[in-house]
Amino acid sequence: MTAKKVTIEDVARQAGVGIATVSRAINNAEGISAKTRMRILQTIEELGFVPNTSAQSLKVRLTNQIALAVPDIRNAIIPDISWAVEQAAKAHGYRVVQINTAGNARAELEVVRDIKKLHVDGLIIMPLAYPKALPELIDKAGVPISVINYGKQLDDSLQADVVCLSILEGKLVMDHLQQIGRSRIAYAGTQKDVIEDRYLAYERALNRVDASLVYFGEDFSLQTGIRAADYFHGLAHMPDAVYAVNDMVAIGLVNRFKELGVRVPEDVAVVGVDNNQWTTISSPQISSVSIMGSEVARLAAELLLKRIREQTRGDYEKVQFEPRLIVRESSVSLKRSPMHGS
Amino acid sequence: MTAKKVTIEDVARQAGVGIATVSRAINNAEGISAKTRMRILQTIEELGFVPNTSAQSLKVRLTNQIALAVPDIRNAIIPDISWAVEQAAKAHGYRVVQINTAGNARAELEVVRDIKKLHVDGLIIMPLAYPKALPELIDKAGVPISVINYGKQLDDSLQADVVCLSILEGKLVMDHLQQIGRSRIAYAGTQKDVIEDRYLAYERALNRVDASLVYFGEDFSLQTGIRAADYFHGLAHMPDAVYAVNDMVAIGLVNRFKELGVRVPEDVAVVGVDNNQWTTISSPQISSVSIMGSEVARLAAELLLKRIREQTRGDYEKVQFEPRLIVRESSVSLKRSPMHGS
DNA sequence: TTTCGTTATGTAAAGCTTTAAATATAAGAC
DNA sequence: GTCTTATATTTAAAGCTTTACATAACGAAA
Repeated sequence: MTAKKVTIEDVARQAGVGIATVSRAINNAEGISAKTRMRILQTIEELGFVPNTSAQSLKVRLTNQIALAVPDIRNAIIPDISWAVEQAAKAHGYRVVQINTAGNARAELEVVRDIKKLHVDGLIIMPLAYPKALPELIDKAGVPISVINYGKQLDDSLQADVVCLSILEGKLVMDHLQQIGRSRIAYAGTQKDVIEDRYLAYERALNRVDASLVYFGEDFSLQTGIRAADYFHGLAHMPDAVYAVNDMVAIGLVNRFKELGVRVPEDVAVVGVDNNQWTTISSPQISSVSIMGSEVARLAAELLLKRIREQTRGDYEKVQFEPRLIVRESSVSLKRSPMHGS
Repeated sequence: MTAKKVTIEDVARQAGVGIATVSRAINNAEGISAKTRMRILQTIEELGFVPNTSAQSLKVRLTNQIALAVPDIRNAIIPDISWAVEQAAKAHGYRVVQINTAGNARAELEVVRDIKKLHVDGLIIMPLAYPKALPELIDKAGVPISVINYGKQLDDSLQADVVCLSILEGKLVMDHLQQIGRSRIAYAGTQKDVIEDRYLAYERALNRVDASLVYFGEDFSLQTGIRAADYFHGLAHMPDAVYAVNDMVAIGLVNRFKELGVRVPEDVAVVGVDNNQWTTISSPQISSVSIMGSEVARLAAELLLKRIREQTRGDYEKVQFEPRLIVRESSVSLKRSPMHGS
């Protein structure tokens, strides 16, 4: 009933050939006649033989698998990333196994340190915590690594190909909000150092940051957006725009504002980042910055697969994509006549 | 700079001991003095030795990893499942690698057939397509398997532990809709056989199915909901309630209805299934059935880990949880005074 | 000092495959 | 029928670890 552990030797004996011949049959190698191959495949079928992968990759160093380590699978942009990587890998005959680091420093280190245990030929990692020791571990990981960089200025010496999920999204948002005449612009995000660049762009765009207009929540979730809305609503002098660290937070904000009777975009404009599918479902629809998740992920995968194929090291690529702002209902200009007036 | 492939033998030579001793040091085995262990660990550090997992698991059959195969990672319930499995696994010192089958029959077969290549001790699979050959492959997979069953009546003879993502959710929805006085109840889903049970419950609850009130889309996405809303809106005689195969579709429906000027729940009640996080964000908030994804996933993981630990086969568990209907704004009774009247 | 019982360490086999090198077989030329 | 050459097949080594078994070291008891 079960594969009781039938080895290549059993197959060879049964089929009356040598083990090398069986191996050739398995691997579609040449130097074997069509009819013996047939016979062997038949025997394999009968005996229910399945080659032991551990033994195989003990000799052949490749596994035809790559790993993808993502921060928090509950963040709505991850699916796009993972999907794109999967497609690219499949096109090269590769399988993808996904690991969840939960944006946790320890987990990020662990996946790189233990990458060999995963039985993969390479790793695409999208770090969030960026623990100090990461570059060093990447350096001695032993397999090629691609980094999908999410809002952090990285040291150029990193021994990995790096593709950035756009580095300029913050500037785009701030420029836009100022252009449509908003002057009290708030920021809603997680701790300032988690997606550092997005917050730094906020600081840079302003002469002086009003600390009361900055809200740091615990994560990237709807909840954070909801709490931020409560917080801003409680202020003596409300902001007239909010730059949200991502769409999840933006959606939480907008929905809570609605409940509180704050009109979006008339009273407050809201802009998110990531341009996930929910931005168009929310009402009002939410302006956002497309960070080209799919393209970035695909490129990261291609670069990795290329390194695996060519077994090269050094001379690492550092790529970044041009982000695109997509203006929707949640951030209309103040000068236009508002559509949603009561 | 790189791990050039330093083996246990190099370490042994360098430390002036036998390879068995090094092995003992690595695995915290007993029968080694504290000081030699220290010395060896030091040498390992110096040389940057990392044990070859292929060679290891060629001897020891276990890898301390399990695989989780999920249908479409873009479906909003998957994250909960995956999260719960991860937690359970971690508690037992196991790592989880996730595979995306995209609900594709071929991929579902492949992951079971090739499970050995994944270098894992067991598999949790959540099939959608349920291809015919699946039970047979599960039977001879060679590692224990847990099935998370999503809306399909399964053959009891399946050689795997099965935990059902509630089997009665459809009945709950239909009972509820009829109870609040809806008589023209529509169904919006994917093809009837994909999440078979949910549709069958619809049929069972009605004397006669009006074919014009059934909409089958392509997937479980928002898009399907949007198209369904367009379809129903175009009917000469609109339904007064829609039972959506899941929350994604329900949310798509509600939002499109709003755009079309159809009032929810006054004109049409909408109920989804899965109870994902977006149901409470949508406005109106959406009634849904909690299918206990986390609990189900955790149990599936526990059962799998138990089998791995005890190396048992046969006598498989078939468990199902009690679903819970959660009534929100989208399906208020017709008799109550509507809150949202214009 | 000898002997015994423990504990620490080393040796060698086993685990299963791939592959280089050696050998056998078949086909073709003369 | 013999020789050459190309093709098919087999043998044996290598890949790296764990572990059963054998051996060595050590301290304690006699």
